[in-house]
Amino acid sequence: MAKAGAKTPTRGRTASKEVRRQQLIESTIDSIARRGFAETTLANVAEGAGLSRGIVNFHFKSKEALLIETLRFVGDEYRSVWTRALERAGTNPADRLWALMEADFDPKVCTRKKIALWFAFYGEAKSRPTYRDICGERDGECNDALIAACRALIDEGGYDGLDPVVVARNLWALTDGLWLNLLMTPGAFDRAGAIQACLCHVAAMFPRHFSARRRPAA
Amino acid sequence: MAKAGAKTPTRGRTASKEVRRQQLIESTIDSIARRGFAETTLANVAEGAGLSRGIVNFHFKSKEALLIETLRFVGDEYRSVWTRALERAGTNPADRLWALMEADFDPKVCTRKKIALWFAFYGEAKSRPTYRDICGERDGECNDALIAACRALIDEGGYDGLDPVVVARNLWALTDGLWLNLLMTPGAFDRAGAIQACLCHVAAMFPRHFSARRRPAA
Amino acid sequence: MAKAGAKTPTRGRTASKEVRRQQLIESTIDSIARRGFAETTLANVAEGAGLSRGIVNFHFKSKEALLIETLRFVGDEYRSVWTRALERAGTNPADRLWALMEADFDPKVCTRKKIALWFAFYGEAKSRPTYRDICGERDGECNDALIAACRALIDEGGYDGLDPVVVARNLWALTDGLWLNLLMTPGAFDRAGAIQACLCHVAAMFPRHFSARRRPAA
Amino acid sequence: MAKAGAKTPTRGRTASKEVRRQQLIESTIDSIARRGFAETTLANVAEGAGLSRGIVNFHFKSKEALLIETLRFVGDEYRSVWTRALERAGTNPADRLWALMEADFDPKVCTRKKIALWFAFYGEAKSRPTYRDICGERDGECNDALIAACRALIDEGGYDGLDPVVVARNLWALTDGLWLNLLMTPGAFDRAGAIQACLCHVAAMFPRHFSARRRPAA
DNA sequence: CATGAATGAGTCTTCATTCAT
DNA sequence: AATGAATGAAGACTCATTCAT
Repeated sequence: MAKAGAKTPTRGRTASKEVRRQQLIESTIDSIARRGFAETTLANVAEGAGLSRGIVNFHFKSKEALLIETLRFVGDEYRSVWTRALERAGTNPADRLWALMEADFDPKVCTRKKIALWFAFYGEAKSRPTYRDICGERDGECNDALIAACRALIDEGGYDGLDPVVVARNLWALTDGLWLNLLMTPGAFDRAGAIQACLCHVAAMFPRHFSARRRPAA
Repeated sequence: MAKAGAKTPTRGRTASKEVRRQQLIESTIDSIARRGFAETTLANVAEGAGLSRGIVNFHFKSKEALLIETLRFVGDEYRSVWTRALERAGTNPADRLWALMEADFDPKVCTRKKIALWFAFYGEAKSRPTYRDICGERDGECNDALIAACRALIDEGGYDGLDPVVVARNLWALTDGLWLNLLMTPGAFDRAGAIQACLCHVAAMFPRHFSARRRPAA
Repeated sequence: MAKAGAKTPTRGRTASKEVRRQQLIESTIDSIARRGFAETTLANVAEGAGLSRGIVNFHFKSKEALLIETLRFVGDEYRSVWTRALERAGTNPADRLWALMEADFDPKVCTRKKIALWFAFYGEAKSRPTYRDICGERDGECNDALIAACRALIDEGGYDGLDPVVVARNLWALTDGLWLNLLMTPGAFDRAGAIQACLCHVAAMFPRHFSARRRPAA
Repeated sequence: MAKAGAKTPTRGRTASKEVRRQQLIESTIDSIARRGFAETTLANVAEGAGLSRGIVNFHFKSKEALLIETLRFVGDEYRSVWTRALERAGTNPADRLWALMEADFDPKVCTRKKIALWFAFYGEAKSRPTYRDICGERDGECNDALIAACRALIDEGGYDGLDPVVVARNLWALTDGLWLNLLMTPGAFDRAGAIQACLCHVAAMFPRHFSARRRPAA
């Protein structure tokens, strides 16, 4: 991919296998976001990609495989966003914590389309363990990073009595809840509003590091 | 007929109709929770209710109608829980706020089954406006109550600088996020843990009314 | 019926069996005429009669039985019309022939509703011999009368070379065709127009007995 | 692919699609004629064409669409028959009129199967305007030609007092009625008999151009 | 690689018929 | 005699998957 990228024909009739797969995954994302899980058919996906009917079963073992790869794709995308944010944040606990919060509202992952997609998968998660497992990986890694940041911040700031696990869970729950809110009541607020809401929360939690007006206190 | 007629002329039949509808709604809840939206068929629902195949279309106009009525049913149930909790809470703002928070984790509405159901509908909400509208009603009313409680508490406690709308949104998002967490990572924590997490949040937000160890401060 | 008529309750809760059957047959006629054969269900019929769902299977052995009785009913009605017309016509062959022609356009049998009904049955006749047989009886008797009238008229009028069977068949076909025309192109002409068209035909056939301006020549 | 491509790049597939549609239409005609409208199911049609169950909904939007296309097909076939007959007839009014009459009994359109089909559609026509409209087109064009021929013949032959519209309607009704007769009382007469019956009619109507023994008088 | 016709299992829905009341 | 809830068979339609080209 990154390797062959320079050479691969991206729109010819005989595009590389990887290109086709990616096209189909993108189309799947669009379809689930627009039509929902229930109405997403392979015909829709193929049409959305401007390709022929039977194409999906040619590039993926089954519809289920396509869905799983789609979930993996957005999961990877999400991970790359918070991973990079964390790298940029340096070593300061407050910066790291805030970087993780903000990452959730990065324009690359926080669009109504992507959110709709996530909740579509969440909706099926209980009955399809595979989905839950894939989501679980992402949650796991990211949550560990969040707990670590919280722990460091609590230690550093002397926020006695706060349990880093509980605090991290709340931060996590808050961003998930805000996502759901963005999905269900579009127009009530936006990404900036969501970030402000997060700031309100962390400012209350860590008053010596955050305030409602400032991002991570210097 | 003539004999029993005088006493309950039509109740047997009439009641039966309502009973059947309720049975089918319950079975729908079970099926969506267990099998998910996609795998829930009318045959499953009927079988789950111990009834015959064609029964659903006899009592409901269509599958979609059944789903909508199911959503309405759990919505009503949810409303009745927080409404009653609010009544019991009296007039104290902190009590009222906390009552609304706790209501979300009432055993009657906070079961994995019910949560799975809600997220199944959320998953389809973007592409099916009807679902969003029905969920919206619930959110609307309850959120108004939450905002009112927050506003009263902020005024009363002199929590200057807090925007009741933002605070309420965060509380709302927190509980939604905790629900999602309960759904996706069962075993990580339970209802009590969720309530404790909420307490952690409100204690940070309203330190003069809540503490991590006490429910609404006396 | 005629006998018990004075006594029979026609609209009570316990109307006589005959009354109910008749109600259902009338409703069937209405339904087939309005909705067509394919869309006519027992539920429609029952509703049209203002009665309950299961009523038809209570009074008729099956749906098929109801349809057959309905066909018989309109068949009998039709027969009574031409029979009476023939009685009134006396012994004059031209009068008798014309009476039979006019009977087909009697307001009692020649309505769009009834015509639609007949053609609904005709449409199914090829594949349901029973229908064809029942229609056949009517055709048989009436056609015999028509042939007899034609034969008498040909003999009497010296219309040499005319085969009464062929002539009768043409008269028969003409009225059937006009019925179909009334059904398919409503508004193009009416009962009076149809009778006039018949007159045109018989005037050409039997110029010494009919003319386009006069009914049976005196 | 590449091999055969140069010659018939897409004909195999393209033709196939048309061929299939035609197969299914033929099968539909057979089924309606044999089983009637009510008993004709898509499963029957598919089986009759030697194809699989889902095939119809693959090539036609719906059952209704298949029925309509079937009606259109026989309508077109019918039109091509009388159109060609009219061309062969030349300019002589009597020849043209007779050509139109005979066309109705052309072996290509006048089979019990086709007649049963027409009357099956007539039977549903009142309640399904689409059917009536499609039949109406056919009737309209052909009837216009018939009226024109009648008018020319009346003028030419000095048949004073005959209204071409009424005469044409009678001719039309006669052939429809004879068709119905062929359907309902098979065995009573045949195509030749029907043509003879028509001749009897036109001979009476236009004695200077037709006689019972001769086709259009020389 | 790609197409799109074909398949057939599965789902919703309708409806004639039955039956307890 | 009548009701209307319940049944279950059957039909239209959808769609994932296969496969010849």
